[in-house]
Amino acid sequence: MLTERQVLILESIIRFYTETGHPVGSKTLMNELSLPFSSATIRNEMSRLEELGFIEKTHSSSGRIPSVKGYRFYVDYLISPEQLPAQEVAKIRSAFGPRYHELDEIVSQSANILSELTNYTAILLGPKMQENKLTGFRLVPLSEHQAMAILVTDQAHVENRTFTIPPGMKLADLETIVKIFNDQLIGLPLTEVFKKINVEIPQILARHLHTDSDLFVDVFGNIITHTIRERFYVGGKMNLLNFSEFQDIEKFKSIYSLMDEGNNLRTLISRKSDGIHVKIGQELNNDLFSDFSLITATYQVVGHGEGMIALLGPTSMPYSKMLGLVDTFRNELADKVSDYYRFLEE
Amino acid sequence: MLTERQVLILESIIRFYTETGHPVGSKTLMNELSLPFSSATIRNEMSRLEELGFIEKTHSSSGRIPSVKGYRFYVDYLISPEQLPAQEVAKIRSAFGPRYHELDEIVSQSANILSELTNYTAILLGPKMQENKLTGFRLVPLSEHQAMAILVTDQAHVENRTFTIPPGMKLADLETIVKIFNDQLIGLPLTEVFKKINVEIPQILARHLHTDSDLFVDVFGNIITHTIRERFYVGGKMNLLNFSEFQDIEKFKSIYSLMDEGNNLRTLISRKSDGIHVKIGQELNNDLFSDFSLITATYQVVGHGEGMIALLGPTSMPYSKMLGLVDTFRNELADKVSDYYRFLEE
DNA sequence: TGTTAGCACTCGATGTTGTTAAGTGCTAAA
DNA sequence: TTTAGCACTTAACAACATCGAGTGCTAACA
Repeated sequence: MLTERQVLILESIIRFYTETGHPVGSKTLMNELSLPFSSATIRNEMSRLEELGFIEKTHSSSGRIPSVKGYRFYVDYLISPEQLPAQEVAKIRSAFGPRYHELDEIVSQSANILSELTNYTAILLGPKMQENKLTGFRLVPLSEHQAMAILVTDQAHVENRTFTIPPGMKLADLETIVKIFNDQLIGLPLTEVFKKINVEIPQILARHLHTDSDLFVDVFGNIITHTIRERFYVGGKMNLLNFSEFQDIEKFKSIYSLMDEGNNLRTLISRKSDGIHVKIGQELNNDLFSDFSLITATYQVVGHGEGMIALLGPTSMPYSKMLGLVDTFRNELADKVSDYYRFLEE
Repeated sequence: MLTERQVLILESIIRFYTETGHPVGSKTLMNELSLPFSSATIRNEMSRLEELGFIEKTHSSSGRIPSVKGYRFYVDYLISPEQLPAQEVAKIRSAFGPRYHELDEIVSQSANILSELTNYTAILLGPKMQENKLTGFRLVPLSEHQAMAILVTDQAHVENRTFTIPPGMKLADLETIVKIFNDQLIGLPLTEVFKKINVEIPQILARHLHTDSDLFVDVFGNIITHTIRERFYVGGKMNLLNFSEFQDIEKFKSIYSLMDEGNNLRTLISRKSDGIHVKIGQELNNDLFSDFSLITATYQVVGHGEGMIALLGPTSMPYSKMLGLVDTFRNELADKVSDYYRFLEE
């Protein structure tokens, strides 16, 4: 195990490196942080810390930087989330609007707020939809040739799609279709709805209708797919340029397009257990992100499932501060989402 | 006026510079492009061309590059749009989907197609909405506390917004409100609707309703604003990194956020006359874009107004080819949009 | 036995210098 | 009017020296 002095030195190295970004050597450590040992002693200890894998050199005569193992130890045993100053908390609260009409607005704005607060990249996920239950389909005729299909779930999620009505289809037909959809599907979880819509529904429709009804299966199937698919909201993509080693423009582009497409983000963020987790560098299992760390946290909305927050920054981030911030933020966000639902149920 | 030989030399300089990106000198010009004059003669002519402002040096002993005036002359008098190979045209056609349900889908996908085709950044604008006439508001109750407001225009544009119904408001009230909106507003151009909604409507509502109706004025006002606002679709933002002098990361960020916000793009693109226009470097009147050129073109959709295409690339782009491409593209896009409307009116 | 001073060594960063290639303008001859 | 020739300029590049911050190791010290 590490001696107390070794821990102190490791901590100092991480502190210094996080602040300056430069590898740090024995003399600097002694002078700048006025550790009460000689540089030679520190050198010996550093040598030991390197053997143990907590720090490493960038080249044979350079100062040391923390290794993943070093950060890991630091995060797991040496720090605790820093309390956010009241003033910062107020800033978060006032960044949210007073009132939202859709859940997605809250989540997507959260991504922006969090990224601005940290200057890193924020990735947000709303409470998951898969288990929402269908409360109804609506089909609203808009003009002679247009109609809107609307899906509503028991979690107040609304999804809609405008489409063109095939010539020859009558209003009565539309009503029949909606009735069939609703009779068969209301109350089922969306995953079930999705299955049924692709298997049973087409058969039932064929029995009751003479016109071609593929279009409707398509449209409604489409809405369901859209609803079920996890939507990642990414804020501060451009912040990547601040902390990524921006020399490598190609790497930046790869990361950017990963963020932009959104669905591939699952590879990065696994929806596992509760609480706050930190993944450092290679722990992310993705070469692109070997210089990044990711803080992930869930937020609980009682009665409405849980969502996810993630913060992507450089491995050399101020973990203590960021952990505190994410923790506070998830509570604020949970409150905001609760408010939203409460207002709906009032 | 320029002599024929001077024109030939200017043209050669532009060709060479566009291909290689390097300033070009007299000897290179003579060798590489085998002009039938000696380097000394070319030197003299270049000197003259520089005096006249068509070309310039990057430093005292460097080769020459075309100036804005040089490009201007080249674009205006020396080239004509290049015919796009049939194979490329086919590529454009197949890049579009077979069938669209919303106009915005066509336009936004166009932005992607065009940017991929050129490796530049494409900016698209759909036919303008301001003169669309309102054909109806709908208010669809979704659950006890939610409703959707829908706007439909005579150009088949649909815009919608979900909102929460204030507690205590009854279904009958909603119906009254929608009736008033429709009685007052149907058939008016959206700009008119916008004005009335902010002035007369609140008064009328107050006369007929006891509950607070600000929310509805808000919601519908909001939808109108959204509909009227020009939406710029930008494709290939990341391509900026290919041709912008990517040394300057801050500049890139500025441009990116300009593109991202969208509404500021009006400063760059003026919706003026028909046809295809080229703006080169400083002609864009924006320091950020001094190394860029912008090709703008309108596309006509008979009976449904006109839209806009713009292509942003480096000043040293192959104008002839790009002009041809933009010209072809705008025809294809116009066709696609016409198809969309035709299907609706069938 | 743990701590420290001293020293030779390493390596990236930075600066200096020289060389080369591609260009220019100018002059004088064809 | 055109061209050959020449002196001059500049960016780009490579080779080289210098410097600063670091290391490991050894020997002396408390």
